[in-house]
Amino acid sequence: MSNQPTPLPVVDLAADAPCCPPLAQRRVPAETAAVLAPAFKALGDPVRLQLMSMIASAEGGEACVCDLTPAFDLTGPTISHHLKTLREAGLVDAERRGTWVYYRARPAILRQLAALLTVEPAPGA
Amino acid sequence: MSNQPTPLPVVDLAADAPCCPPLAQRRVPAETAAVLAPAFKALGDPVRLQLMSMIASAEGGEACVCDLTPAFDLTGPTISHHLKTLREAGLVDAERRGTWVYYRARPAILRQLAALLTVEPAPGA
DNA sequence: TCTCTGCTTAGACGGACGTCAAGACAGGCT
DNA sequence: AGCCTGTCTTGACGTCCGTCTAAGCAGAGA
Repeated sequence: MSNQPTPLPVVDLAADAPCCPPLAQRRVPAETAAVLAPAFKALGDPVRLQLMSMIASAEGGEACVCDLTPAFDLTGPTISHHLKTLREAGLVDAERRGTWVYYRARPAILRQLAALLTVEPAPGA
Repeated sequence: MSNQPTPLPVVDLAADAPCCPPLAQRRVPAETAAVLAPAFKALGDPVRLQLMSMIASAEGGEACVCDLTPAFDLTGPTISHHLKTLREAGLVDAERRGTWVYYRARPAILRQLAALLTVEPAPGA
């Protein structure tokens, strides 16, 4: 398990989906929904949303688990579980360097999700 | 219960949150995460994601339940349940006109979610 | 090699979720 | 009024989710 650079069979969302048009422009097909819904689901937890933000906004683009864990009133395994969820959703990437494990965001899928939610600039107000 | 124009005590997300900066720019505070995570969670189901898209992309900005239900291999109550979830997440608004019930999207919160997921245009490729 | 620290995995438990069948309510038509 | 159509609510059931404790694995240092 340790001889591969990417230890998990993470779904490669960013490369698979055809970089969908806005949700409000044309109806999202079932296949696209099935692929992207898990990403939204992964962001649908307050802890994971904060984790995602901490990772994406970290200096150097990566955050150490040792910095993430003490920011919550949760046990280490619970944080690890949430990080695994983000990993399996294709939102983050993990890399072990020496003692510590670093997580970094995948901007491509974030862009994809943002594009999907894009709507016309102003309603009228 | 039937003497009010808005039958449900829907959370007014769009008006409450301070229209947050991008997730990758500064760390999302716990309160913001607690408010916005349910919206992502509501979109974290393939059926609801398609429903949201069908409503948001409908002509006139609104869609009838009678048009939404036959698009899925699910029973009416199940679709109704999903629509209720979207309603309670503040993503859509419902209005009864005669026999049919029409749903319309709330662009404000969609914009808010899209803004939160916004990242720098291109990484380098 | 031994031990210590950091992170993940395994197993368990309570609660929430997705689905359905059956019943209730609202509005239109005869 | 009475019926019919369309939608929502209720109650139930099986599954998944979030959390914990306990145990396992990987690296670093003595």
